[in-house]
Amino acid sequence: MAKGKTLIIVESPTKVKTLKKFLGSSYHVESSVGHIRDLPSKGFGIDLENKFEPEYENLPDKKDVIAKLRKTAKECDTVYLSPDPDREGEAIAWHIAHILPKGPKVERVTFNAITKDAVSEALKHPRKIDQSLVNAQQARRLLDRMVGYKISPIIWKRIKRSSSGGSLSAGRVQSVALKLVVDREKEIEAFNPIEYWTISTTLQGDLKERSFVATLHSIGGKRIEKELVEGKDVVTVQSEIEAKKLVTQLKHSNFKIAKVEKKEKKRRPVPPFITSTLQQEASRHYGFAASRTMGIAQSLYEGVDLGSEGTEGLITYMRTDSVRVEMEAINAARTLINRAYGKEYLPSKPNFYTSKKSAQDAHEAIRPTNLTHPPDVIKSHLTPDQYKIYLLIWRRFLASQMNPAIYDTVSCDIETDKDLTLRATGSIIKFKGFLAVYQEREDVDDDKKDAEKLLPPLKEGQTLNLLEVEPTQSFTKPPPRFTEASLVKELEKSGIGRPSTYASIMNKIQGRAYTVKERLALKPTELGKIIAQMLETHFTMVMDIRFTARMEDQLDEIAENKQDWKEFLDKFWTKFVPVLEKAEKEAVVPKEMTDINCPKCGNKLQKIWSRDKYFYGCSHYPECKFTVSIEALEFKKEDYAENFDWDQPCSKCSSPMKIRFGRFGTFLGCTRYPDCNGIVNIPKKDEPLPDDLPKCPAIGCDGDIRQRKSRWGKPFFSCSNYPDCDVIANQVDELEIKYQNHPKTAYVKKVKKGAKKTAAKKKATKKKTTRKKAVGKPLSLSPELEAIIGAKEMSRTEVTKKVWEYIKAHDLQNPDNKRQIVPDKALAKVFGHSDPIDMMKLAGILSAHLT
DNA sequence: CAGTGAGCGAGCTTCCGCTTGACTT
Repeated sequence: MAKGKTLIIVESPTKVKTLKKFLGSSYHVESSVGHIRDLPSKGFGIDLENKFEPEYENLPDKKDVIAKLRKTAKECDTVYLSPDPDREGEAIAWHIAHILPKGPKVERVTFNAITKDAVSEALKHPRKIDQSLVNAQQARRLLDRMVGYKISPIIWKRIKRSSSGGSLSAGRVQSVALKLVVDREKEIEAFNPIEYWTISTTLQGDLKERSFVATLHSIGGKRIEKELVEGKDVVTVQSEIEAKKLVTQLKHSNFKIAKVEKKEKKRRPVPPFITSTLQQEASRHYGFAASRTMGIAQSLYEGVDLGSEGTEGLITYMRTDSVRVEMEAINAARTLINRAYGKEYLPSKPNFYTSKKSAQDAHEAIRPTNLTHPPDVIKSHLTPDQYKIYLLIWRRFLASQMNPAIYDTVSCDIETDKDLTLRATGSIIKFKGFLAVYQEREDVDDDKKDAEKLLPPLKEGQTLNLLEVEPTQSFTKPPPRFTEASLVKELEKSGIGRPSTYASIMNKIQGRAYTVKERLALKPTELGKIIAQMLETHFTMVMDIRFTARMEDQLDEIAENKQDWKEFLDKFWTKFVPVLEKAEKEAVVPKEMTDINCPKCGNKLQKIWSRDKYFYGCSHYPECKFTVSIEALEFKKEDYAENFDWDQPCSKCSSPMKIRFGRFGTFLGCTRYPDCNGIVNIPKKDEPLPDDLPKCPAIGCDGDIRQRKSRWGKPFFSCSNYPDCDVIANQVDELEIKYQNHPKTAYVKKVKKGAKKTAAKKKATKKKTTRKKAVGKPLSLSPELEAIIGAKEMSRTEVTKKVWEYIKAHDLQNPDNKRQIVPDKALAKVFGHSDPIDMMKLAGILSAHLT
């Protein structure tokens, strides 16, 4: 019996809203919110005995979504499956078809634009699900499972868990990303800087003319390079002696212009944003991490409240690999360019760009959806972050439809009578074109300071006077570390990862503590290096940067039904099994032999990796069990402050103190520990200060500002006289502002209190009160939580402590791991959360849990 | 945004790609 209704299922809830606007009441529109079925998260999920049969299960999070889809489908006589028109979308359609009830006719309909015309046209051409394309997705999915779930346990077994960060893992994408970072670090470590000299002159033609700068370019017709290049006939200037000789020669030379070359150069506009380029530019302009950019873009896509005009999605979909733009949008851009900038900025025909060959093209480029909302007009409705990202997207899109910029460039060769040639180059912008709207940020590169220079009028044959010669010493530089942005770029170039995953890959390698971010640069940790090394040795094939590209070629064949997907998996698995078996037996973290003698037995010590750091152990283990930590072995009193009293007794109980090495540096601890916990930090001798950190601004304090790290790993800046001085801030520049013209700093207050011992006592009580104040108003707790904690209002720190105690007392978490406070995935799971949560969050959940 | 130390050690973890949620300071 006909119900007269049709159900359209798309991936994204945002699309549902748009579709409902122009589809009549005979249509139901629902979304799957991404995938709904997958391999189980626990266990392997592939039946190796049975031709790689996958064991799919409904995703637990999607229970409600699935129920709703089934219910709505029952009310309809036709269901159109409209996930995105790509490999993953086809698979999602196939999985949805699997969970739908029997009855309605099920067909696939795809559109890559959500406009009335595009959708109604698409609805006229329903088709069957393309099983070959689905199989290509399954092949990809299962291969990733094989790689990830077989290699990860080998790492657990051999490297154990690091005490900070989550558990360890490996995978086709994350491990190659890690390898890139590690390889780059090796290059940097192995780099030998080479000295080279550049000699620049200031020349002048007529006395009335402006002077200009020309650089020594070649000697005896041979070009000067920084260092010798194999196969190239070049010369070098690598010492001060050579440079000075050339300077002397130049001082006694005559200069004549040999050649003047004028050219007009065009610079074409850049294509509109795709996910990777948006992440790169947001990083270069604002230093945003990939995940931050994506979060902001998502909020712009989902819609912003524009006041009287209601809520509107401001940009197109932000996870895309295509630079394609709808014709309507191009026309709107052209109209706006013509009106706002004038016709000289408007090309006679629209600019079209081509996407990468590997692009799946399910969505168009990232652009503003509506050009009647210029950034400045709607600025008051946007957060500062939203404004920044929207502005970038807006300008980039407009620029992409504008005319090229035009430069006039001049290159002038100057000859001397000494067989030396100089060159002066100049360039000036003649027409700004798209640069009037958008300028792509270059990566910082000192060699490229070919700034805009205007040369005076120069004629061939003209003689010149030398005003100045200046030799400059430089050194070749190692390649820069990857940033999130440049790493994404590199991965994308190799076809590794997808727009929807770039940000999470960046978070993964950092969350697992394989890499750390220094400002924007990604630096591998020791753990990261060790894992990369182990994977490279035993899983060379998977770690090859070309592995994914080869896989994609095969997947294309499967999608075109030229290859069977299970045969593909079988071929891979057959190669993979012996590699796995070998690795399982042989994979070890190599022990490095050293030249240090064992103080116990005289044999050599080895550097051994354990848990999350190295230590030294005797190479004749187990006969000799001597071990010593790196810090203890390399410990020298000279490294610490000269006037430090090493023999001081414990200030609490007068017992002797012992040198200890902790997470926050070296300190003296009472020998009666744990009965007495007296502690004195040992200050380092002229600790290398990163970037010249200032002196402590507190009046009457002679300390230095040091960078430290909180328990949460967050860096902050504080005084080296802590705890005698309380100067502290998140940023260096805040310090001056916070403590300048602030005569009564904590330090001054405390010193005024008089005798040191009483000051110390008061400090203890005072510290608690100031800490409470420091976190703002105390938290109000729910009655349930109040019952646990025994107070209605309490500081954040105290709540954390109490909640933690409660959790331990009620066995909600194994109390073994004292340090693993936050963020803790396992702990989160106790409360049904999949992501790490901090203790504050936990307090909230705990209270909700009890109601 | 503020602390450290010791080491018989259970059982847990994980992949890549699609999508958006709920927690708060």
